[in-house]
Amino acid sequence: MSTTASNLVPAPQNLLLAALPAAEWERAGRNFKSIFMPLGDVLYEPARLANHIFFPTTSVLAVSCVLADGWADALTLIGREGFAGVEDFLGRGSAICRAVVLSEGWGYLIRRELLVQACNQDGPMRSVLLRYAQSYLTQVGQTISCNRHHTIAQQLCRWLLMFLDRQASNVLPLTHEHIAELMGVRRESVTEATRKLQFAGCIRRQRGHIAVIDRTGLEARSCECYRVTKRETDRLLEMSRSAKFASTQAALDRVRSGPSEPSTRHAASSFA
Amino acid sequence: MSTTASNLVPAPQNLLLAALPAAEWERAGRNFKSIFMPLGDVLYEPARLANHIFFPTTSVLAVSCVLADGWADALTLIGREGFAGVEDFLGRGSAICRAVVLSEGWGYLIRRELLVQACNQDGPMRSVLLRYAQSYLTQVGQTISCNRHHTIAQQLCRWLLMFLDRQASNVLPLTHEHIAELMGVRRESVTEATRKLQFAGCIRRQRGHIAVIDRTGLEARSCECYRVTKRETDRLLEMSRSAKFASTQAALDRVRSGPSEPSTRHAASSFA
DNA sequence: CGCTTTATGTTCGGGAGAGTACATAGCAGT
DNA sequence: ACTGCTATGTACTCTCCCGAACATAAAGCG
Repeated sequence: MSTTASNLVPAPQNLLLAALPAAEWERAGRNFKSIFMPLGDVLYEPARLANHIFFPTTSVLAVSCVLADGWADALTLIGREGFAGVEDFLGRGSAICRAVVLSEGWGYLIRRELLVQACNQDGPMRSVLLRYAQSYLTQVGQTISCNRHHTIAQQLCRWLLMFLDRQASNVLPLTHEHIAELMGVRRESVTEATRKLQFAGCIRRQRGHIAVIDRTGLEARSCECYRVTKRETDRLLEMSRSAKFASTQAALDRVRSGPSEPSTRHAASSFA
Repeated sequence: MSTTASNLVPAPQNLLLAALPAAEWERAGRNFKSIFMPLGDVLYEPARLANHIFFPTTSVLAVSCVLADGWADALTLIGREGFAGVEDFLGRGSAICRAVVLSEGWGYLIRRELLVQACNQDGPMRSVLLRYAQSYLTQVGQTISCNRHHTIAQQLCRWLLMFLDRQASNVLPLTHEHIAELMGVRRESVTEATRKLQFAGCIRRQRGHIAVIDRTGLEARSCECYRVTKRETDRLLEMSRSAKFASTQAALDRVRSGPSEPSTRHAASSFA
C-alpha cells in the first residue's frame, strides 16, 4: 500500500510507466519530469520535430491529422493508458499530426533521446512502448473505417466514451465547437447529435461541458469501433502488466519495497 | 555493378533491406526466404497472429480494416518500400487488419521471432524497421482525413498513384469491384470516377485492368494526401539510405565488394 | 456458335451531412 | 442592469454518395 521512504520518485500513475518493473522505474524514472498541461496547449505540430515525449496521468490529449484547408480530424485520444509522441519515438517527428490538450492536467515529460536510449537495451521499457505503439496504430486504423461508414451520432458516442475512459470525472470539458473540430465535422452536426443524446437521457448539457449520466446508453448507441479498440487496448495493456509481474527483477523489488501500484484510483476511468 | 561471387544471397530488391549495410544483410539475410505471392492471397487476418513478416519486392499488398458488416477499408498499400506485418512486429498481431495481395509477385519472408531478434541490438535493422513503422503510421493517419473530406474521384487518383509507385508496370491489375472493396465504397461510384478519368485521358481501361497513361493528370486530380504521404515516405526512406552510407561498416564493405544496389531498376516505380 | 460468367455502364430515389444564415440563451465584465 | 461575447439551437438548400434495379459488353467455354 505505502511506498518506501527511500523511493523518492512516486510510483507513476501513467499506466505504461506503472507497468514497468520497479527497478526499471527507479533507474529511468529520474529522467521524467512531472508537469502540468493547460487546456489547449499544443504538444507538437506538423513538420515540427518534438524533442519531448509526454506520458499523461490526469490530462487527456487529442492527436489530429491536419489538412491544408484547415480541417483537422482526430486519430485517437491519449490519456494515462498511453503516451504522446509515438511518431517521434518511432522515427523523427510527424509530418501531419498535431497533439493538443483536451482536458488539462498532469503528466510526465521526458526528452526524446533519453527515452530512445532507455529503449536501446532489450527490456521491459521497449516492449511496453512498442506495444502501445501498436495499440495506437489499431486505434488510428479503426478510425478510418469509422469515419467512412458510421453516422456522426455513432462516432460522437465513440469519442465521448473514449474520453470518459481516459478521465476521472464524468463531466467532459467540451463545447460543441471543440467536438466538431475533433471529429472534422460541422458544429451544427454536433449540436444535433448531442440533442438526440440529451433527449435519450444519456447526457446532460452544461454550457461548455457535457455530463455523461448513462454510459451504457452511449455504448449502445456507439458503433462497434469503440468496443473493438477498447478490447484491443485493454489486451495490450494487460500484456504489459503481466509482463511486469513475470519479471524476476520485479519480483525481487516487490519483496524489498512492496507493491508500487498507483495509490489513488480513478473511479470513473475504465482503464483503472 | 556486379556482386562478388562470395555473396551467395543476392542484394535485396526490397528498399528497406537494401538500405541495410552489406554486413548486416550478409548476417541476417539467410533468415529471409524468397517466395512468390499469388493474387488474392491473405497474409494475415483480424485476430490471427501472423508468424511471418513479409518484405515485398515485386508484389504489392493492401492492408485493410475489416468491419463486422463486411466493409473493408484500405489503410495503405505496401510494396518494395516497406513490409507487411507492422502490427505483428510492434506487438502481437492485429485485431482488425487484413493484408491481401493486390498485385502478385515476389518478396522475402522471415519468421517473426527471427526479425524481432535481429532488432534486439541497437543497429541499422531496428532503425530502418521503426522508421518504416512511422511511415506506415503517417499513411494510415492521412487516410483518416482523406476518407472524410475528399471526394471518391480524388481518393481514386490517390490509390492509383500509390499503386503505381509500388509497381513496375503502368497497367494496374484492378477491376472496379476490387477498387471499391479497397476504398470501402460502392462499385458504381468507382465506375463513375474511372469514366471521368477516362474522358480526361488519364487512364485507358481494359477489362480487369487500368492502364495509366497520364500520371501527371492523376496527380493534378488527386487530393493533397498523395503528395503529403509520398513526401514523408520518401523522406524516411532517404534517411535509411543515407544511414547506410554513413555507416563505417557499410563503407568498409563497399571497398571490399562494390556497391550492393539492386541491379534491376523499375522504370515506372517512383520509389526507384 | 450460343451460352454463361464476369465486368462495366446507367438510372432513380433517398439520406446524411456540408454550407449558409440567423435566432436565442447563458455568462462575464463594467 | 446593460452590454457584449460565446455557446447553443433552428432552418433551408445543395451535393455527394448509398442502395437497388437493370442494361450492356467482353471474355471463357461447351
